[in-house]
Amino acid sequence: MSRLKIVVVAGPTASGKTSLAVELAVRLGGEIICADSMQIYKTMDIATAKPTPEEMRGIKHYLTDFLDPGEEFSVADFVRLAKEAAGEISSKNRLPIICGGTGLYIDSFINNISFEKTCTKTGVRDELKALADEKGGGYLLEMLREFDPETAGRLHENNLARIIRAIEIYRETGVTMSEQIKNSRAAESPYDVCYLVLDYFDREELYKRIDRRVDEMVERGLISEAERVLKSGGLKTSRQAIGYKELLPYFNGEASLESCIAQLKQSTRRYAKRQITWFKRNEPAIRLHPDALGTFEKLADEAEKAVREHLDKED
RNA sequence: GGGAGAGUUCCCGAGUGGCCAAAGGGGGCAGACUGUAAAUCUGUUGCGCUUCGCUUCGAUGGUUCGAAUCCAUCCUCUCCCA
Repeated sequence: MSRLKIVVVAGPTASGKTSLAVELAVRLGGEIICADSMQIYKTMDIATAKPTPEEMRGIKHYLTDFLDPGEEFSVADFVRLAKEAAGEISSKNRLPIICGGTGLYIDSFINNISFEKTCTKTGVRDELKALADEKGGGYLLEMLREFDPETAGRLHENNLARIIRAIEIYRETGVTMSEQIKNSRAAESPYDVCYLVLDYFDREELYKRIDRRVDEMVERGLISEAERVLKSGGLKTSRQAIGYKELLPYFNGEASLESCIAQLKQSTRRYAKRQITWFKRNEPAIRLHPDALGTFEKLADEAEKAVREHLDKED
């Protein structure tokens, strides 16, 4: 059985993924699946740099702007929904193009990671958190080591979130995290992926783009959007978005707007750095260097060429 | 003009004779990542031939076995009185 050909456009924030993905969709007859943990949320438009109707140029986008900020969302949801979307797109004989910066989502999807046997949202989490506050992360880590030494061995005692999750999985399902990881990879991936990564040679150049983009966000009304979103309350996964929490000191009268905006730029740069690290590990990826290529046309040509070669190749 | 104080590594900032290449934080760099992932966490950050050597704490000179720390002069900055 031949695998479904899909394209991934990944890269750090502000690298130009959106416009490249749209251009490829236009040239190759594709539709776009957003792999972005924050663009999924409604009303969070400016801060997440969600593609505007103009930017979409009539290309259909999936998994963006559909969820209330009060809703939880997870990788598992993403993989399930992205699978559906990819199926729908290919049933129309169009090319699915995954575009986004959430590496975990992208990789889980293209590797067809199965999350079915695991759980979420249990009371165990709060209980373990309380225990950690009392006895420290090292204590929890030792607890974990008793039934899953493999996972305990690769976690640091300070990484409470991960330790708690590992214990939670076992408590709730009787399957250890290391077993679960093996199980999750059991199914073959049905995708034949052309993985494009936008990779700036010049880090400074990317950081400048980030600074510029944050300034543009402010001009477009980031502050009032932030006020609105924060006021709506009940944020879950969405509360982690960069762009609102950094402005809180300003709203609380504890810091100047300028300093908050500077902090926002900082957070965004650090985020970009983490994304760069993530995408580095995808060795089969084709790296495109926007700063070396010079113009968007050249970048798009290069990307199109890579994708066409991939599409022509027999699977 | 008189008085008080401050200058420390990329930045902030601790250090008041040896345990100081110098706490801590920030930033940078590198890394990890399986249901919070725009999150969470780790390592590293003067130079070198790296179990040792060299250069650094505004500048110069001095005291001392030994100075970021003490003294003198100078430079810069802040504050108070004029």
